[in-house]
This record gives sequence, C-alpha cells and structure tokens, in this order.
Amino acid sequence: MGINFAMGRRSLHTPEELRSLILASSRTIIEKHGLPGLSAREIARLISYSPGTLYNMFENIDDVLLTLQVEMLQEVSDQLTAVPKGATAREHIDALTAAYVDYAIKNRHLWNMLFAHLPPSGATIPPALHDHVLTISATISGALAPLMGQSSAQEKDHAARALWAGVHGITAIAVTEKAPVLSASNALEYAHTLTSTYIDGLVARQGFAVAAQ
Amino acid sequence: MGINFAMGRRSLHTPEELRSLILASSRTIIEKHGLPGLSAREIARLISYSPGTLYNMFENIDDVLLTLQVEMLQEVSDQLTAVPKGATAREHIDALTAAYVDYAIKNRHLWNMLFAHLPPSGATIPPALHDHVLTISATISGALAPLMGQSSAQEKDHAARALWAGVHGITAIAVTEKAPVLSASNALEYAHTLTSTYIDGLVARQGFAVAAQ
DNA sequence: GGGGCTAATTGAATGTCATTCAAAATACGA
DNA sequence: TCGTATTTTGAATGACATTCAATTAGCCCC
Repeated sequence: MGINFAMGRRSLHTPEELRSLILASSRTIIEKHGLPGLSAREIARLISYSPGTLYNMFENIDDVLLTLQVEMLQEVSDQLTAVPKGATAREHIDALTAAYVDYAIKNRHLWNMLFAHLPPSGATIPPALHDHVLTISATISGALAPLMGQSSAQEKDHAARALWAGVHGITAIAVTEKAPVLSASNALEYAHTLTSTYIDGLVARQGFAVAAQ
Repeated sequence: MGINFAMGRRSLHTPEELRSLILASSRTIIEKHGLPGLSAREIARLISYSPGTLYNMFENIDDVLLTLQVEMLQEVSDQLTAVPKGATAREHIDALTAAYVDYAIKNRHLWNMLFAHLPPSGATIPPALHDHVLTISATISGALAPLMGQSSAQEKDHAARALWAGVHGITAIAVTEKAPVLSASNALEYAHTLTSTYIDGLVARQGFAVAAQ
C-alpha cells in the first residue's frame, strides 16, 4: 500500500518536510532581516510554494512564530543540559552562562523575537514552552545547589531563577543594543560579573550560617 | 503680529499640542492593545485627524515609537534620580529597584515595546536615548559606590551596570510572561533576591580586601 | 493503461495597512 | 477683499494576512 507519501499536486515534500522548510526559512528570514522582514509571501517565495500552502501547515504566522519559540527554547534547554559539570560549581555556572549568552547572541533576531512577540492576551501558551523554561531553570538550580547546601529546594530554585533572569537581562540588553556600554562583545564579561558576585554573596551567607550554628 | 498659532484649516491645536496628542494616543493604544494594535489610522481616529496629518509631525510610525522610547526612558531616569537616598546603600538600591520594576510593570506593553522594537540596522539611535540610559546607569552606580569603597570608578560602573541589567532581566521576563514562575506579582521579590545577594557578594569581597590589607 | 477518488496546492479575492502627495481649505497680512 | 503661506485632507499605490473555491496530481482499482 505504501506510506501516504505526498498525494497532492507535487510530491516534492512530505508534510513534515514542508513544515520544517517553513520553519527553517522563517528562521533564515528573521535572522537576516528581523521580525519585520517576515511575511507569509516571503516564506512562500523562499520555499517555492504559494502563500496559501502555509495555511495548510500552520494556523497563521503567529503559529509559526510560537513554534519557532518552542524550538529555540528546546535548543537552549538541550545545550544547557549538555554542558559538562566542570570541576567547581562556579565553573559549572560559568559554562551555563556562556552557553546561554552565546546562543542568544548567535541568534540575535530570533532570540529577540521570543521576547518581542507577546502572545495576544487570550492566547494559550504552548505547554512545551513553559516546560522548556522550567527545564532551563532546573538546570541552573542544579548547578547552584552545591553552594547552598543548607537551603531548601524552594530557596535554591528561587535563587537560581533570580540569577538566571539576571543573566537573561544582560543578554537582552546586549542583543537589543539599548545600552551603548553593554554590547554583544562584552556581554559575557558583564554576565560573569553578575554571576561571580552573586555566588560570592551566596557563599558569604553560607559562611555566616555555618558560623552561626 | 501674533504668534504663528495654527494657520491651517483648523485652529484646534498648535503643532506642539498635536505632537503631544499623537504621542499620548499612541501610548494609550499600545498600553491597551499592545504594539500590534497601533496603526497610523488608529492614531488618527483617536485624535480626530486624518492619517496624513501624522506625517506632518513624524517621519513615520517608527519615528513615533522612537520618540516614545526616549520619553519613557526620560521618565524612568527622572523617577530614579528622584528616589531618596535612604538610610543605607541597601535601602537605596532597594528603592531604585522598586521604582524600576514598578515602572516596567505599570507600563507593561510600552516597556516591552522598547525592547521589542529593534531599530532597522542602519538607523541612527537618538542620542537622547543613550543619554537617559547612561543617567540611569550612573544613578545605580552612585547607589552602589558606598559598598565598593576601594574600587575604581570603572569597576563601580561595571558592577552597577551588571546589576542593573540583571534587574532589568527580571522585569523583562515578568512583563513578557515567559516563565510561569516569575510574574508581575513576584518580580520585586526576585529582584530583591538578586540585588541583596549581589550586594552580599560585594560586601564579602570588600571584607576580604580589607582583611588582606 | 485508464478513470475516478482524494488530498495537496493554488491564486484570485477581500479587507487592512503605511506612506505619499496633489488638491482643498483656511487663517492671516496687506 | 484678495493673495499667500500653511495646514489638512483623502484618494492612490503597493504590500500585507488570510480565505477558499477551483485546480491539479498522485494513488488505487479495474
């Protein structure tokens, strides 16, 4: 019987291939010309299909964007979990930070799209998106935990998320070029300042707590 | 002779009034319906002029947005410099953080627009925008300085910017609702965790440095 | 090998958008 | 009252998202 392999007018691509094609060209367009460069017509041009074809695979352009967001967060999540632990907790955090900042800067426009594009205020955010965010957060928390031996899991998570959001802020400002003194070229430096000082603070507290026992 | 007061078809508004009207209605629209809700036609509707009128006062819609960005950063800068010093450096930083987070959350959509809207890659960013960013950065630096007595001005500025960008990251994530666990309702809590731990780190280093002398 | 079935693909149609600019409207000075 | 300088208009252009009836091509069965 054969797999139901492209029954339409052209058999160039399976539906899954087409989906990937659309996502890939959207990425290309956004990374090259920013979010404003993206249009259904432009995507269609790039993959040599008509604009209407898009709407067989995706609800609308927003749907494409949301899918890209999940894809990106998946990638970041994967890259962070793939980071080796390193000798010390500080090194581990440094490596995680570097991976995060690096991804954001290498995918400047796409990354910015993730935060530029607020979902319309009734829209359902894909659970996968939140899942990936939670995984990222858990990874940071795991790296920070050794420095917070006495704290509860909640405190560790809270501390990890505060730090992670902080690092995110540095990348956000670098990527959007809003501060002349904080750019892609020195973002990692700033991130290191933030994380190392923050860790010093955690360690100092830990010390006090130990001393107080 | 009389001031050149509205010579056109209607004498309802001076050019300056018209400019303010356009900016004010743009703010209203963005805050109510987000950036996608903004259109030249919608602004025109709101101020009861024709769309063409916009283009007498502003180059284009991007120009309106850039102007709003400068306006906002001016406001934030003003509010931060107006924050009273407080008894301790920690309290001062807390107050600054609260003001910053508060502004961002109260002007959610507008604030997000500031970072959503990357200028096209040849555009000249208004110097006023960077000026305000520098003022904000200097304010934080001033508040942090007492905790870093021995450091150079450059080190103080660097440390201040890292922390400020960090606080910004927390507001950014809260405002964009990308992390389910970090929302507008607890952003300030996270910000406090970040700043207080960071300050602990600075103080600890300071202590070591003193001890090493 | 051919006819029908089914699903993929199209592209024209609708309505919206930013932006331009020649024409119209109007206040003021003379 | 007229002419002039200026503001304001709104129709025109071209691009956009999205829809959907019509078209096309692969597959199955004969």
